Amino acid sequence: MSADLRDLASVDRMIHEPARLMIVAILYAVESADFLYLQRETDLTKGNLSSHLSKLESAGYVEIEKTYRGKIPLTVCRLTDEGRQSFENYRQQLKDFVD
Amino acid sequence: MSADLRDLASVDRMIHEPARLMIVAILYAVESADFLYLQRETDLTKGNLSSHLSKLESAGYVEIEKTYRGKIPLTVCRLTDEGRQSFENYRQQLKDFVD
DNA sequence: TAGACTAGTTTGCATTACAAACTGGTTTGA
DNA sequence: TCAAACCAGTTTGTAATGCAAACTAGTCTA
Repeated sequence: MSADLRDLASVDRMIHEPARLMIVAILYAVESADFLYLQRETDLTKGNLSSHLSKLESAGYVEIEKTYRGKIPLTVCRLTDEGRQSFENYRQQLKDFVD
Repeated sequence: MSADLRDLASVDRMIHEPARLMIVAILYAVESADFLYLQRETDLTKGNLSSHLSKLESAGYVEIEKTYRGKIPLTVCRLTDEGRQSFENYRQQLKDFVD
C-alpha cells in the first residue's frame, strides 16, 4: 500500500504506451485475437498495429502465429504468461496510483 | 461508465509521461513547490526535470516563477487551473480503465 | 582568488510513434 | 486473360521524445 510516487518512474513502458495498452488489454480479455480484429477494436492503422505487435513480440509479451484462413493470410496474437503477468503488475501500479 | 478502450488512445500524453505524471501529481497535492524539492521527490536529474517543467509550462499546465532565496536562484512551480483540470481528467480516465 | 558548490539550462543522441508507401498474394470483371 | 482492385499485413522515413552529460552563471570558502 501507500504507493510511492517514484514508483511511477519504473512503470513498464512497453505497456504504458497507450496503443500497446489497448492491445494488451484486449488480449488479456480474449486470450487470442487476429490482426484485423485488433485493428477494429483499437482503431490503429495497420502499420502502427503491426509495429506495436512486433515490439510486444520482441519483449516476449505476445506470441504471433502466422497462418491462413483459406488462402488469405491470418495473424493470430495472444499474450504470453509473461505478458499477462506484466499487464497485471502494470494495472496494479495504476490502481495504487489513482487511489 | 464503461470506458471504451479506444479512449486510451486519447490520453493526455503531456501528463501520461511518467516523469511528468510525478511532477503534476506532486504539484496537485502541494499547490507550489520549488525545483529542488521536486527533484528530491521525483529523483529526476536536474536536466530532465528542467526540460519536463518547460514542457509543462509550454502546455499551460504549470506556472514557473523565478525568484531568489537570498542571493540564490529559486524556481517555484505551481499547477495552473488548466493543469489541475487536466490532471483530474487524466486520473479519472485511468480510474475508468483499471476498473 | 582559485576551487568547490548551487541552481538550474542546453546540447547531443538514441529511441519512439506514427502514417505513407510498399509487398506479396487473391479475387473480380471486361 | 490479364489488369485493376482488394486483402493482410510490413517496411521506411520523419518528426518528436526522453534522457543524461556537458555547460552556464553566479555564490561561497579557504
